[in-house]
Amino acid sequence: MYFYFYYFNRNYKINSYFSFMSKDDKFKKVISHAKEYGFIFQSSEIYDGLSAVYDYGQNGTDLKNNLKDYWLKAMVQLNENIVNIDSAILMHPKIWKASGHVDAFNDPLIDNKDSKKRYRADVLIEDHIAKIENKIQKEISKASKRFGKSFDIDQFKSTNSRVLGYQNKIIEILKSFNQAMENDDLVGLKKIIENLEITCPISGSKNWTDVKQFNLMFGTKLGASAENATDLYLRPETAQGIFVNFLNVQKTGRLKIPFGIAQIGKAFRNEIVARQFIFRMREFEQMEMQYFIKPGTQHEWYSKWKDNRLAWHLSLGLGEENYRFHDHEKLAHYADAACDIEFNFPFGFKELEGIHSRTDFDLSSHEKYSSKKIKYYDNQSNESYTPYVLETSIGLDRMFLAVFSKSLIEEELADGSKRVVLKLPKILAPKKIAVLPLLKKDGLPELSKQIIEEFKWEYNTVYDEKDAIGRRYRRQDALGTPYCLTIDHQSIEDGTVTIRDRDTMVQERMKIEELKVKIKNELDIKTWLSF
RNA sequence: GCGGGAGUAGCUCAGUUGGUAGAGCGUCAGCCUUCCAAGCUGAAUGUCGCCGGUUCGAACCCGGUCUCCCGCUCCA
Repeated sequence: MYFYFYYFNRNYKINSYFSFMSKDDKFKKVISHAKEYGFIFQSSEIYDGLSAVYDYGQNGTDLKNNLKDYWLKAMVQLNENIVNIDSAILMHPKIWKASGHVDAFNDPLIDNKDSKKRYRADVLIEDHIAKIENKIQKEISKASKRFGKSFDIDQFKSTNSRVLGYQNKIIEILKSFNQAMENDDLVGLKKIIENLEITCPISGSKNWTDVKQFNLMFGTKLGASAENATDLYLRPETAQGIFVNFLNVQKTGRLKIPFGIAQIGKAFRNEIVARQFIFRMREFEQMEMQYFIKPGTQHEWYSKWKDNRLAWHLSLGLGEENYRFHDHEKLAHYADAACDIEFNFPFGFKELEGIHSRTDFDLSSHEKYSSKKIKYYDNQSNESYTPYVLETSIGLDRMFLAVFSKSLIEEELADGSKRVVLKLPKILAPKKIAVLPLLKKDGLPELSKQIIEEFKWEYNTVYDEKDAIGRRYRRQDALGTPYCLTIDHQSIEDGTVTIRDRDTMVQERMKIEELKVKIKNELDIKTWLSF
């Protein structure tokens, strides 16, 4: 026995291959490993696939569910003032007007054929108007200098013919511009751009394509008969399902501010360009939490949730250096502060989670559009107000990609052999324990199956008796299974088995009962989530 | 959407000037084996992404199309 230990626990010198690889190579390995080991498949693959849509396979689904569970435990189970809901994907169409998505997710786009650059047609025109306004300001400041006093535009209109001309020009443009925008008149927008002789800032050319309307929301129909069907959208975010249920949840849950409503669910966006594997998909899953707070306290909560969410990420142990905050300079229509937690993906630092201070924009807007009072009565201060909202919103698929890509490691062992191992955080691994009879005879398979009975009620457990033991270890390495239990003749004699650790490859012989304690300790949620 | 690259077995890829498809790994069955891939024997798996054209004959040439990767663009 002592001989075994010496042999098993010899030190392997390990080099990680992937650190020397180019980003593209690494990313390709991630994609093919995800497919080869049943984590992610392209949707509808036998029909040539569907662009930017992916299916989760047998192991991917386990991993994804474990991620959800890890988030839910941290968010809901451990916070008595945060509850979980599951709202429908189909929602009343007015919701998307109230949320601002009908306006914000509908862009008229135009391409310059020479520079190959794409612009928002409305922005091009607005920029042009801004230029004319600049000219007016210049005239005014010139005059101000000359006369040593300040003027405003109204004083100029009547006296300065150039300013008057500019003013009239702006009014003229705005008239046709607003008309075109209201009527979704794409031809009209193109005409305005042509008439104004707007040039591409890059190429300087006026060689434009037609204006095309891009709607990022997926349309669908409610109602089986074509004539009576109502146009609906598949939700582009899950947050609105929380806002429209604010009062329902608050009242039936007897919740007092501050409190949160969490939700995991699918959302849909018709991305113009959807790429980078599961990073940007047309159908994706969000894990969101809207925290309802008293107006004026948003900055305090904003920084608290920033800290809390980063701590959650760090608890997985993927390395602090792989995360960073990115503060938004340009804020969305609803926000008064916003940042992203960015992760070091194989293709660089990109957004993983957003933390937004949404003010009372959504609840107020729904109050307006629905004509229902959406207020919270605060018994302590005896006042009624619209709560402010602090949002944390994480892309589940991005989280999956972050964990999966960072865990995939190819290392060289001391004997020169290579090992591909998925060093997933153990608590997230799709399968926790593999039970492997050293030989498939002498009663070892039978004993192995008995041991599976001991564990399968609590952990995902797999059995494998095919091929040499070393190869079976490598198979489990590729799936990220943290523990391999090897059953040998000594197991029959004294009830001990060897447990082999995925990350260190170190083996240890112990009794089943000791094993249970060890595994339970290492997968103890309290240890993982205490931060 | 534009530009570049690519698509052949589960994965990585080879396939000469057009002549009916191969390798390695993996998978499966069996043998051998008392603990870290690459021992032995055997087997399965492809409309060469899809559609059309040229040709006696197309994985290969031509056109279209779908999908993926990269850059630009977009990204509440």
